[in-house]
Amino acid sequence: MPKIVDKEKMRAQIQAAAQSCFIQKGYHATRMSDIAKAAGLAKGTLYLYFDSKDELILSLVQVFFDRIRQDISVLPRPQTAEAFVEILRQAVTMQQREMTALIFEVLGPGFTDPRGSQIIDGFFDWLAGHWAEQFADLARMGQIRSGSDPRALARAVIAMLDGLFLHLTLFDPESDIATARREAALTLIATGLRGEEGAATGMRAAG
Amino acid sequence: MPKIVDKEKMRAQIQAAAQSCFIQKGYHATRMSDIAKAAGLAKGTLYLYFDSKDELILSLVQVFFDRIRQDISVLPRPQTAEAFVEILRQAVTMQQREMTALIFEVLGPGFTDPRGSQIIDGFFDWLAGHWAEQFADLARMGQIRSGSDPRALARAVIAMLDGLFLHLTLFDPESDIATARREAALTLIATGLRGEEGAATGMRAAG
DNA sequence: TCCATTTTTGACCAATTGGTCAGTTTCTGG
DNA sequence: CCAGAAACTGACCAATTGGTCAAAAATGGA
Repeated sequence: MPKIVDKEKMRAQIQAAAQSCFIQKGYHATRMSDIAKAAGLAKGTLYLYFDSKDELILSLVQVFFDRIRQDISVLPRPQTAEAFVEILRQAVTMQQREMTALIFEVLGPGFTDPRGSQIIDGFFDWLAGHWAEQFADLARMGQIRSGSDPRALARAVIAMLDGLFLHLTLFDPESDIATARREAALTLIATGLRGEEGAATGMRAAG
Repeated sequence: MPKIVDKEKMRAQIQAAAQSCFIQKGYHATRMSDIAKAAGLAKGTLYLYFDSKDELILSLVQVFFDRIRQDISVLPRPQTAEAFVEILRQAVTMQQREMTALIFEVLGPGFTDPRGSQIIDGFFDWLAGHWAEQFADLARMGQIRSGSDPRALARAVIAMLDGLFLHLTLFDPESDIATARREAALTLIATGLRGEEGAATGMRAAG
C-alpha cells in the first residue's frame, strides 16, 4: 500500500548531484541546499538518504576509490616491463581527475572522521600489494631489476605516480606540456625499473 | 609621542600563531578567535594586520614557497648525477611538512582568489626552469642521458617528487617504510636519469 | 604629569547554514 | 476510490562566525 522508491537509485542520484556541486564549488563552499537543488529535491530529503554532509562526501570518496581499484584490478597481468608501463600510463590518464583536488580539500587536517584516511590508506595499501606482486613476477622474469624490495618499490612508484597525476590534474590538464611531462616521467620510471642495480644514490661513489 | 609597534614583527607573530592553528585544526575549522588567542591578542587586532582570513592564509602560503625557493636556490650546482640526486633527497626531506596538507585543503576548488594558484604556479615554474638548466648542464657533461627536453624532464621529476613528498607527509612520515620508499624512488629516478636513451615506453618494442 | 596619537580591545552584528520535523503529498494494494 | 504507509517538503531554529567600531588603554615626549 505504501509509496515505494528505489533507495539505492536515489542515493546514486544524490551522490551524482553532490559530486557535481562539490567539484564545481568545493566541499566547504557547497551548501546542502545547492545539492538539493541540483538533485531536484528538497533539502530535507537529502537527510533521508545521508545522515550528514560528511557522510555524503565520505560515500563519494569511497565510490571514487572503489572504482579506481576496480579499473586497475581488471587489467591483465603484465608480462613485460613495457606492459607494466602501459598500465601506469592508463592509471595516470584515468578519468575523474576533478575528484582529486576535492579529496585533498576534504581530507585535510580539519576532517576528523577517521574513515576518511582509512579509505585512502586502504586503497594505497591494496595497490602497493597488487603492484608489489607484479614487480616480483617481473623481476623473476628478468624484465626489471631485482635489487629492491618489491613492496617498497611499489610504494615508491605509487607515490611518484600520484604526484604525476596530481600535477597533470592541477596544471594544464590536456596540454602538450602535460603530455610531454607524462611521457618524460614514464620513460624515467621505465628506465629506472629496468636499469642495472645499485646504479643510483650516493652509494655508487662510495661502493 | 604616540605608541609605536614593529608592524612587521607583529605580522610575523600573528602568522606564526595562525600557522600553528591552521596546521592543527585545518583552515576551515580554525576560527579567527583561535588565532587571536594563540597570538595573545584580541580578535580585532588581527584585522589591523591582515584584511581577512583569506589574506592571512595567503601570506602563509607565500612565505612557505618563498622559503623553499630560497632553500633550493642556495644549494650548489650539482656537477654529477649523484650530486643532483642528493639535492632531490634534501628537497624531499625538507621540513615544514605539515604545511603541505594545509595548502591542499585551502587551495581546492572552493578558494576563488586567483593569487593562490599564482603563487603555486609561479613556484613550480621557477623550479622547473631552475632544474631544467641543471639537467641541460648535466646532459652536456654526460652525467645524464640527453634524450629528453630538459624542461619536460624537470617538470616530470618535480611532479614525481611532489608525490613522493606528499606520500611521505600523509602516510607514516618517519617510519622505516617511508625511508625505504624514499630511497627506492630516488634510486629509480637516478637510474632513469642516467639510463640509456629511448629505453622505455612501448616505443622500444616498436623501434 | 598630561596630552596627542597610535594601538588594542571585545561586545556586537548581520548573515549564514547544517540539520529538524510537523504537515503535506504520493503511491500501493485492496 | 480509499486508507494507510512511505516519502517528501521547506519554513524554521539554534548555533556559529567573519568582520566592525566606539571606547579604552598604552606609549613617548614635553
